[in-house]
Amino acid sequence: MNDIYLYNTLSRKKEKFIPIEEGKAGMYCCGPTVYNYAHIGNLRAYFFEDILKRILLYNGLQVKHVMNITDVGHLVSDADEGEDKMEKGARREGKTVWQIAEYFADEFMKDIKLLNILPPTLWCKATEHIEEQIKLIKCLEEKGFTYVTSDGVYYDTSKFRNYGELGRIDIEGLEEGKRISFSEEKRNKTDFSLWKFSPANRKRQMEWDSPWGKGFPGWHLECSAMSMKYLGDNFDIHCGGVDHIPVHHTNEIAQSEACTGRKFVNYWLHCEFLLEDKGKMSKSAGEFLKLKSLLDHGYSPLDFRYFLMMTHYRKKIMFSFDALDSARNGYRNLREKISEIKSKVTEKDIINDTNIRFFGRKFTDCINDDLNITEAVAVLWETIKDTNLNASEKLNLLTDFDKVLGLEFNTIPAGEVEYEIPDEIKLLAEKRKIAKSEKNYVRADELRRLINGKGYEIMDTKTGYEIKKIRNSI
RNA sequence: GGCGUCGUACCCAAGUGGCUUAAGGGAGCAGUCUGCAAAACUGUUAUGCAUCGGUUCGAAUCCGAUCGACGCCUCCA
Repeated sequence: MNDIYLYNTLSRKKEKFIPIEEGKAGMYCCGPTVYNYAHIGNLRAYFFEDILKRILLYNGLQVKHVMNITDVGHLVSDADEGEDKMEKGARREGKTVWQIAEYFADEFMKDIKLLNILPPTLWCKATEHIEEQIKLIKCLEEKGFTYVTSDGVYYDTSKFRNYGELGRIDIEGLEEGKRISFSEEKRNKTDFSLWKFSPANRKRQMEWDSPWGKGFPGWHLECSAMSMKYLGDNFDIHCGGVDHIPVHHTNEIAQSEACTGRKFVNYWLHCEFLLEDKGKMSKSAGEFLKLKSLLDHGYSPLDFRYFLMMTHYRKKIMFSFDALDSARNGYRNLREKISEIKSKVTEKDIINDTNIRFFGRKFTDCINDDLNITEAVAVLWETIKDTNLNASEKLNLLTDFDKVLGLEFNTIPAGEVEYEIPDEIKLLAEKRKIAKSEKNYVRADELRRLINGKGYEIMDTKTGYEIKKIRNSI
């Protein structure tokens, strides 16, 4: 097996990936909070995770990929009066929180399917793991990491050695922060809730009994509880967006390791943001771009997928429609080249293993170097343009590369599809051919315009002409 | 205020000490072909990697300063 190097946020270095169990990889990805649609920035993270997973698979590892659905209990703000996002979303849509959760989880799954993101091995919902979460709090309570305030059960971060190691958090610096609201009852700036009590004056739609009182789990708990349940106390990879580093993942580590006394996760991988000209894309600002918004503008999901491949996952991407246009053009050109290659494949082609191995090696070297997908795409283009490889060798390689890229090369038809051209268009083309042979170019050009107007393109060749549907997508 | 990231051609972007006097894509331009186009093919667009210093036999790559952009410190991918 080839070595895979991954950038570990814990060490801030690229490290060789050594799985806990040989030949296998356990991977947990923080999934969506299903109170609204995913925006295209959210989707970038799932795309990144997909590439990571595909690379592990490509290298022959058996991957167990777990993704959670957060369908409960994140407060809108840190302040006590905050209403949680789920309940807020439900009120906005005039539905129950359960309906909201189901609807948006479903929409999310549709989005990732459109983006050709492989589904996780296992989905898990926060509301279906309340028992596991309570058990984890009990464990922390027994070990003396918790305290109870008027609004919930809290985690005492001062008790945990190395708190904030992942984010290299300067807790002193935080004290000087201006924008942080500080609950009087919290013992430390960084303490966070494990269990929140339901407000006395209002019944929540989602609440459960617990040894400490009726309420709902804190926002970091579910990921600790569920990841350990399905992947074990110590597992290989945990990923998410960079925003999770300082709080969410930091707290997950604190909770999990305090309870088990073991190292929680070996490799932490984080994906950078997608930005707009206004700055970071966010839902709270109101309007935001969804995958559907892009489709409404006439882009295909894979245009967007290709767009995401133009930048390394640890770099910010500036989204603009100009940039998306350039990606779409690139992806269309790519498909046309592949279509052409497919039409050139013959049974007489001899497959030369040395040729194949050279490009295959190059490709693997890129992807295994911390997911250098951008350079891998360059290798893809080199392969397409290479003059020594024959069509079969190229197709062989491209099909292989697509296991990682996920650009659906398999759906691309070989060359022109004759029968898709309507008789009407064929007739016009024949008329034009006659006009041309009579050197009646005015008439010929007129007919060409007519054909164009009907959505087809005519191209002269040495022997005659070719008709092609004007591309929206091949 | 604290922490951190980044600045490579018209645009996106790889490369992080010699293999590169800088991949790949988009866009443009020129040529071949064509009645003219389109497509295709070929060539072309950074002696330079924000700026200024320094280290080194050698730097886009290391160090320092300056300027600029952005992110985090608050739920967030």
